[in-house]
Amino acid sequence: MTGTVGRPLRADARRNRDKVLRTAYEVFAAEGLGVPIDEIARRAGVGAGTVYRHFPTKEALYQAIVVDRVEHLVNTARELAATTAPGQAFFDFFDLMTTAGATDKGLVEALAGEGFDIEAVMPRHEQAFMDAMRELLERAQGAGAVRADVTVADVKTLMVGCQAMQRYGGDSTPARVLEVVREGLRPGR
Amino acid sequence: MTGTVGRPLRADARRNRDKVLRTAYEVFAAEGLGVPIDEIARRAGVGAGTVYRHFPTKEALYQAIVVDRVEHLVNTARELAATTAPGQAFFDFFDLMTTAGATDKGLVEALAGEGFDIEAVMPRHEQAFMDAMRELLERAQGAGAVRADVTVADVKTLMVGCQAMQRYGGDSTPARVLEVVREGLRPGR
DNA sequence: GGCAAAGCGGGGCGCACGTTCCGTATAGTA
DNA sequence: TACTATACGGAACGTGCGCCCCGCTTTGCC
Repeated sequence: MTGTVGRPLRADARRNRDKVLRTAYEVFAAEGLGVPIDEIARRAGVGAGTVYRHFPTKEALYQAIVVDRVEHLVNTARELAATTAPGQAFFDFFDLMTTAGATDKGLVEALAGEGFDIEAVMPRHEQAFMDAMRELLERAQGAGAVRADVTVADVKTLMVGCQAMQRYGGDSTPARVLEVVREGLRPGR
Repeated sequence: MTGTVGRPLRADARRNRDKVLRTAYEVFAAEGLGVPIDEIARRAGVGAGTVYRHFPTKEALYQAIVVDRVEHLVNTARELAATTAPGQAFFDFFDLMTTAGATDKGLVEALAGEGFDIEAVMPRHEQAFMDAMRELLERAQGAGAVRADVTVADVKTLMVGCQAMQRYGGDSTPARVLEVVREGLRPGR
């Protein structure tokens, strides 16, 4: 995934890299991309220098995380497309994505382009993601479970919006709010 | 509006205050709350010190702007409630709010709590806003134009989400995306 | 066990930004 | 016009954070 292999890492190096990655994942998910590197290093029990040895820049760190996360999502989408009824598969994935928004602040910020430009940095993954979603969408539309006029881009935008709703929350009922959007995606009366 | 009167400002002070306020409004709307004070001062053609004399803190500056904006919105909501058919009034206001999201990045960030906590800082305005929206919503629900089970808080959350969609955009068609949400707000088939 | 090579930690540098200070300029008044 | 309260501008300060450097430790091989 991270491409460059070079030479196998020393045991302690590998351990530290993993600790940093795991910690960063949790921290970014919980508090967003704004958390300082020093803080992540501290929580991972390593020095800041160690973080920078493994990830040349802060951006590289959360890229590694987001790429991983997106790959997961793409796989899930493909599985759903292969194993589940069209409408069901589409809406299951939709829920999955919006739920991710409630849980993973870092991912939301990344998807919304707050921290970096996904398409510029990992066009392949962005592409794979869109393709997987296209398949789900077109199957669902073919089965009459989703209005025929929405595009993949529309769906992605709706997902980002729903993630914002989840995260923003307020006094509203998440389930009902999402229900409204899902209802809107169904074919007209 | 800003309450404290004290003693009338000197002519040049009044002029500068206005310049700062106007500039800040434009800059925050276009680029969000992250723009440095020095930059706003520069564009307004004043020194940073001048900004701080009129607004003791950066937060105070965009509070002044957001309060103003929210008051406008509340007035509009009341007018719509008084002059327009229930369903029409509700959806007109909904469009207005989401459009505001496309135009005014600062407002969105403020509403989403990025820059500060609205409810803590201007509970009166927040309250007025919710009340005005409640009136629109209940009228629309009474007329059968909106599903009966959504609450004001739900609507507010949906608005924030739609603003995010507008701003995030991507390759999607804004009109269609909003259409989906509006459709979801209508009573079930 | 000894010895490079690889890796570690955390102090420090540079920069950006919010905020303050103060010497200078200007409006308003007599 | 002279005088003073008021306001101005921008240099300067403190803080937070990304990132680099370098003396010390650990690992893995002989």
